Amino acid sequence: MARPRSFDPDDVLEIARQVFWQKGFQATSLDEITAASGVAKPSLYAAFGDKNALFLKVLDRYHDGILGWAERVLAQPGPGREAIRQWLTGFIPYCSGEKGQRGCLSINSATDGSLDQAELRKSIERYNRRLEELLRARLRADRAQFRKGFDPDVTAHTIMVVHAGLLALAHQRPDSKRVKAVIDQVMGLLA
Amino acid sequence: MARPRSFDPDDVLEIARQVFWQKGFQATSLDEITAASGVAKPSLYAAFGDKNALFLKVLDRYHDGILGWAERVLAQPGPGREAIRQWLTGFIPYCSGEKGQRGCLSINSATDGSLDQAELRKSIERYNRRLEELLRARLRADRAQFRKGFDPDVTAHTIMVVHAGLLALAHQRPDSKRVKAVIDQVMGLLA
DNA sequence: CATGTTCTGTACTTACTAGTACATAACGAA
DNA sequence: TTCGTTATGTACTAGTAAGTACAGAACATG
Repeated sequence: MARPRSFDPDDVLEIARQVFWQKGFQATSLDEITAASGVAKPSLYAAFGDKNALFLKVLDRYHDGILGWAERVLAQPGPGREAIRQWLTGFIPYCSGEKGQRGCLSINSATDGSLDQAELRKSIERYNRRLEELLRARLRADRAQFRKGFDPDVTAHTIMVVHAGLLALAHQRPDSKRVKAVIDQVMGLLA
Repeated sequence: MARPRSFDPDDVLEIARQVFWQKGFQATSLDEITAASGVAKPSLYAAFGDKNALFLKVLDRYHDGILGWAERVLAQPGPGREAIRQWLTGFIPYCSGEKGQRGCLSINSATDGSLDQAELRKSIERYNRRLEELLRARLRADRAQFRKGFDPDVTAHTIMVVHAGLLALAHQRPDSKRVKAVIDQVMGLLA
């Protein structure tokens, strides 16, 4: 029919994610994405729309990756307590050391003053809601394993807060031991 | 000796703080600060240095305000548990509702890819260290009020994480009741 | 091979913004 | 009043980045 695309859109989204994650939305120019991906601007515009739309696609892809992983970890058999601990522990590499410096793409972009706030907030809110639902569902299902009066809904939200806090402080590249100590202490709420 | 300044530098820093906090560092142009403050660019440069330096002064002023308040609240007599609860509770207006949308200037700026990272990180790190020291000092002093095996150092850090998490999620303008519920639950770690 | 269609790359336009040159205004001192 | 000094405001420079026009390339189909 016509000339085929010379690149895989998903590859480009992956590369764009790395650049956006490292430098932030505003500080990343489309020329940098072109340089990193080898795809020229008109092709980017044709495939993804403008810079905002491209970023939202990158962000949704990022969210989907984390959600997919959370679904797998939180669905595992055994005590819910251990599933949640494993989920939190899995973030340690992203919350500490050199890799932690970039923080969380989702949290970072929430502060970006030049993104289209309406669409962005919807995307982030959907992500957070889904994540919290996964936690809540597991805590409710395993309710019997916890102490009397245990509130799965509040606890799910508290875990979300701790999770966000660890990623927000990740920019300081804390020692992974400190991150682990916090997780261990917070796990005390699940008893 | 010479022509006196026609503005109070501290007033300008206060106005600049509002603008930076609302829009973020990159998305705020010096022209906007000029418009908001009535002070022209050459005067801003003469008084504060370039945009980075101006922002760092604004940020340090922001930090000092929060630290001063924390010192007062955390120094109050009575059980340490209540001092810390009051400190956390004091953040609720900044973590919820309309006002919460802007989040925390310090956390927001940590993700800004065009700020001078070296100086910025130093400033934020100093702030976080000082804040955590205040918490830790109070928890250590009131150690006897807590259960056996209570670890004031880890707990201070956990509270910092929760605090950062609440402010990171503030952009979604959560209901203040949810914020309060999280604080109440986390206070369970102080027993 | 011809044709219609869609993609690609170069080069451009447009807009914005950090930072500054320069002429002038406002002060204190003599 | 005059002079030296420092602040102010206008107007400019220079650089960067988002978005696009357009000519040509690469495919499928007939």
